[in-house]
Amino acid sequence: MALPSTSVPVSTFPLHLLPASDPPYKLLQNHPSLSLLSKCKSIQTLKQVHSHIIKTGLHHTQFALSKLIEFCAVSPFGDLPYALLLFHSIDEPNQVIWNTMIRGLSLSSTPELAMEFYVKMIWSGILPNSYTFPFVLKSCAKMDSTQVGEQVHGQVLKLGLDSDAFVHTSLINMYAQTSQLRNARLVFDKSPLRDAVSYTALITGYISIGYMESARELFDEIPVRDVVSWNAMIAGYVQAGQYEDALAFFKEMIEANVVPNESTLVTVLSGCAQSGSLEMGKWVRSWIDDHGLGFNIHIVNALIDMYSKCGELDTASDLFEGLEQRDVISWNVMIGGYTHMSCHKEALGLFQRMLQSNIEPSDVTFLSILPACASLGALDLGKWIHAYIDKNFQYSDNISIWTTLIDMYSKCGSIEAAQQVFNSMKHRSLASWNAMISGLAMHGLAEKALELFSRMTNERYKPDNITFVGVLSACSHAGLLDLGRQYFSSMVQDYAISPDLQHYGCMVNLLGRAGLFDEAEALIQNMEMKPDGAIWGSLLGACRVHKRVELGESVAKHLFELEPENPGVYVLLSNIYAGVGRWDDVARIRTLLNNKGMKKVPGCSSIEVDRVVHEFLVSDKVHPRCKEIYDMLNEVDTLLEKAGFVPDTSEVLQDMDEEWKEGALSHHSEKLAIAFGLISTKPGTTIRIVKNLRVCGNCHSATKLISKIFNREIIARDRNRFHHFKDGSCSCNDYW
DNA sequence: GTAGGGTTAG
Repeated sequence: MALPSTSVPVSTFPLHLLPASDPPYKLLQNHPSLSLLSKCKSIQTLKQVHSHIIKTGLHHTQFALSKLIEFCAVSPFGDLPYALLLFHSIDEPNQVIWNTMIRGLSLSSTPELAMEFYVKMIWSGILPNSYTFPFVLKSCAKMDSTQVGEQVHGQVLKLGLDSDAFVHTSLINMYAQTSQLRNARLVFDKSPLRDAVSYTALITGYISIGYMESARELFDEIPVRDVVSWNAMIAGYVQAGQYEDALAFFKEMIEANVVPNESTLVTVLSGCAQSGSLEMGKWVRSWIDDHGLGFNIHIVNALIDMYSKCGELDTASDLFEGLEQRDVISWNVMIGGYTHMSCHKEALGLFQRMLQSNIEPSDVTFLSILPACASLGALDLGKWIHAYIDKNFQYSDNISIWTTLIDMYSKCGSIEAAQQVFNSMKHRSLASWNAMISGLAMHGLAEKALELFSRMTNERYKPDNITFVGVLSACSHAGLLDLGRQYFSSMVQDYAISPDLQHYGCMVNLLGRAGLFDEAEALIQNMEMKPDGAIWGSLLGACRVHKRVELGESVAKHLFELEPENPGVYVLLSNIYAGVGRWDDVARIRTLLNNKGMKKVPGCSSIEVDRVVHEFLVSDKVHPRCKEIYDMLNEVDTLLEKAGFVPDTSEVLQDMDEEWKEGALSHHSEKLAIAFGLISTKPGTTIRIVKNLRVCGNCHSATKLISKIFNREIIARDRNRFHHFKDGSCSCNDYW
């Protein structure tokens, strides 16, 4: 923005002729250069105004300087270093300037500096006043320093400023925010100052420690409740997960004729989102539209979040696309909405659009987008994001970001990178350890996972139920039956964690695979809860391995009851029949499936090349490079045959679709993805693929050979775990 | 004679 320099009637204000003490206030207040300040939207414009102020001589006045500093230190378009520069250029800053500087610093990420200025102010002979203490107390709260806070409280009393309403509330708030609720209450009780603001400060203290009932009692005492008091209560109920109370309070508020504001609506909508109350959300929306607030970006963001969390992605997307100006939060809620509903490709697409729109992603963006990368196996994009975070968030102490990176790398097949991130972390949360242990487990690196577990307990971290899912699944992926048994009983006895379905699932899997069916069934019978499909499914899988047809049939019965719509059960049972050559039964099941109109979930494999995720279905012919892919597939089959590979047809039912006749075995989705990988990546580089189902035995054997023939490491993620194919063998040692 | 306290979304 260029300044309208000529239109400013500088000559009428010959201020530079005036002495150091400020000219009459009225004259300054209406000065055109200063009124320009309020219109500033960037630091560049501010600097222009500053030079203007120097030209007019206004910079000799403390008033103008205080206004400049205020803009730099407090406004969202400000620049704190510039404010400090200005401040240090002043010989004897007055009280207002000191207060403004302290105010700016109290808002910054370095509240310690505000305290430093407060001390310097007193040293320079200027007394703090009732404007100083709210900022100073806010800084104490931010630093979470109880000692400094109490000292400042002493100074407030010495100066007799505790009777000022603003200072009083700031004291309550300081104590409430530093977990000294008893002191907050004491300050409140001792004073006759009881307006809605001081009540609300105390109420939020109670809310922060989860005392909703005490908060409610205080709320009922407030002589005149204002909108903020209502908002605080509604937010408290939402935070406490008492969504019904929150929504009831909102209705009560409207009945009490208190007009909701932006905060109210954002909070209420967040409550609807978290509790999945679509109907209430719609009602709130109609209220918003009726009151003309449908264009407020913060409210629309909250609406988008509400709709996507309640499963109405289309409505959410319509609202999102209808926005003229989208902020980070808008983008983040929409990306998060897609991730929430497992629409990972849409989430990725939106993230790319966000970057193209030059919107700077935030930590929340990464927490939504990295799980999408993980789910799709989009390693290159994940790596790019990691580099971006390293560059822009170098000093970020956000542990959850690093934890999410560990998870992303593990699930994208790069367990080494996951370990690097884990090792580089200075501070770790329980979740970081859990992510690393589960990562090692899904890669079949049981020994390392168990090692990490003991390291974790040595470092005094307390394992939780999720840790043990990782530990037990490590045992189950490696077939470590005895160790699995030991950890299972240690979990119950040493850590007092009662096993849930996932823990039992691992144990049933271990026992079943070892052929200990009696023990597995006994375990299931002794469970406190009803076994779910995963437990029976795991047992059914074991029946296939051990060719236990009759047991398989009875297990399948449980599954038919539990998951009548799951075609996978039929497929597995038919594979059991096929395994013992009972082809009549195989055919019977196929007819059964057809009659029920059920189709097996199509196998789908994906591979990321140059940050684009390519998906393949069985016998897929839609890829633009389809011909090259099938040429490569033919070459692969020829070479496999030459190497003496004999296809195992015992799992043909996996190709129940029409294509099964054309020998679709060699056109399984994972083979298409591998063929595409072979033609589209450099020789010798690793090929990574992701499959939605378990890899079949035939493809497993074929891939082992492919890794040798083409000299490629192939890392495949299936529904359960990772397989690292290299030099003709697989990391799972054919146990999966 | 500038300014200041309590509520808000991912």
